[in-house]
Amino acid sequence: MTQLSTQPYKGTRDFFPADMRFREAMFAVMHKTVQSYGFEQIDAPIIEPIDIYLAKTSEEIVSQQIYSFTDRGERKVAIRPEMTPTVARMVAARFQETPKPIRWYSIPNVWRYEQPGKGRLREHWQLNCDIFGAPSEKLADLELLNLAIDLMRGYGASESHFKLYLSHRGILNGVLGGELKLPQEKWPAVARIMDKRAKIKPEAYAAMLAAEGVGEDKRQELDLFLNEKLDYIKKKSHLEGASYILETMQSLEEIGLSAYVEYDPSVVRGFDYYTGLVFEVFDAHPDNRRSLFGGGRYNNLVGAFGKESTNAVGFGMGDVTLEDFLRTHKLLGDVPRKVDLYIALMSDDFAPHAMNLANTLRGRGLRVEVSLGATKLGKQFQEAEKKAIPRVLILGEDEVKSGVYSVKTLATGEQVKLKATEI
RNA sequence: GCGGUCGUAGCUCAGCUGGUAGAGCACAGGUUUGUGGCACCUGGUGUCGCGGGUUCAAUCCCCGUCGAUCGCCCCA
Repeated sequence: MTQLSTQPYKGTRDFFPADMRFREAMFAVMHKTVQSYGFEQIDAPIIEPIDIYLAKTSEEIVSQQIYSFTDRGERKVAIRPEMTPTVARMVAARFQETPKPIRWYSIPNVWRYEQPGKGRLREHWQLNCDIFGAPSEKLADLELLNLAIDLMRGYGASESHFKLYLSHRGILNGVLGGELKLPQEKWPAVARIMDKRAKIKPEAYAAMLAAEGVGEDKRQELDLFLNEKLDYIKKKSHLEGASYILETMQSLEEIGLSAYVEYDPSVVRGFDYYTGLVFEVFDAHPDNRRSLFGGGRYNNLVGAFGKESTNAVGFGMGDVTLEDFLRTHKLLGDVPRKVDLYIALMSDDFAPHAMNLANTLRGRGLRVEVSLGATKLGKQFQEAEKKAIPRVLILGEDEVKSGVYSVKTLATGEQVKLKATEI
């Protein structure tokens, strides 16, 4: 039999204690921030019937990037590539009995079969925050944008670290379909080219557009749309979403968030189910201008589950890109172990006494590690040192008899005698 | 999916134009028996990613494959 590999499956990660501490520290900010807005946590199975992705997730994801199989009962199932359809399913299931608006979040692991690269793995964890059934869609959008920015601030990031770019699906659709009079089947290709505009040469840009039926005059209109940004939609107030963006930008300024936000006409996002607001948060670092996470409004998804239709808006924030961001900007580094006291044993015979003492201290909230073998004292000190445990209690004959313990603080070398209640 | 780079002890790597391998760190033990961080001593493993080929001989050359990484495509 050949040696089994210790490597995790391609594009996935093992989480050793140090990795786990980092991940939990990231998640802790998520839980804290999101709960401070009244969001409630949910979870769901990692496997879903594949149908729930067929209708609304993008064609690309379903046909090429989904892990799917047929189970023993001939059911076609998929490992979730994203959480949104699941959340929509759960909302639809309990819609009537749940007080509106619904604010739910989750931190699921999601899977995509794709080429692993920087910031992209096959399995990652993704904070999902969604609001359903708000009386005012605009207010729900505002709160979600506020939350997205607050999350970043929760990690200590400021406007110099990231920027949130927002747009509205209706504007792009209106420009492509109305102003440029392009047939709808050309929209995705043109949107892709727009996305590349900054990276490619102007001639190449023009040539690619021409290939999609966007000639000289139409290209100039498109450039106006992309370059003039807010001024453009001020002129074209008839476009769906134009006044929405202007008003939202105004509100964001009143909330004091305008430093973090910009209107960017080229924000599109890949999912087919978006119907209104779309946004993406980018790393502001010059050599790392990558999308960190994003979201948008998807009003038609819940209705696909047959119950009542409801408005919905949400975003997903992945742990891989977030970790890159936090480490690049040194906003969150390695997280130390958190044990308060190490009890060293002079003899294994004192172990019951040690465990008893440890239980008492744990009852007071201390984290205590008891030595699991009376090796040389020096060894036990080294163990505590390596595990970054700040204090060591020495348990020998004298201590057991007197109930007064020698406790040494490793950082200072200071050693004092304490009763159990004083530790 | 395409191209570049890489894959040697637990980790980071060295190995000069092919002659079956080393360093640092880490780890374990010790420098005599109730005290760590320093220093010194001692110790071990590597099918040199995997499979095949060329060669008297391959870690080093060739092909394939798996994985990592960077760029592109795609995507978010």
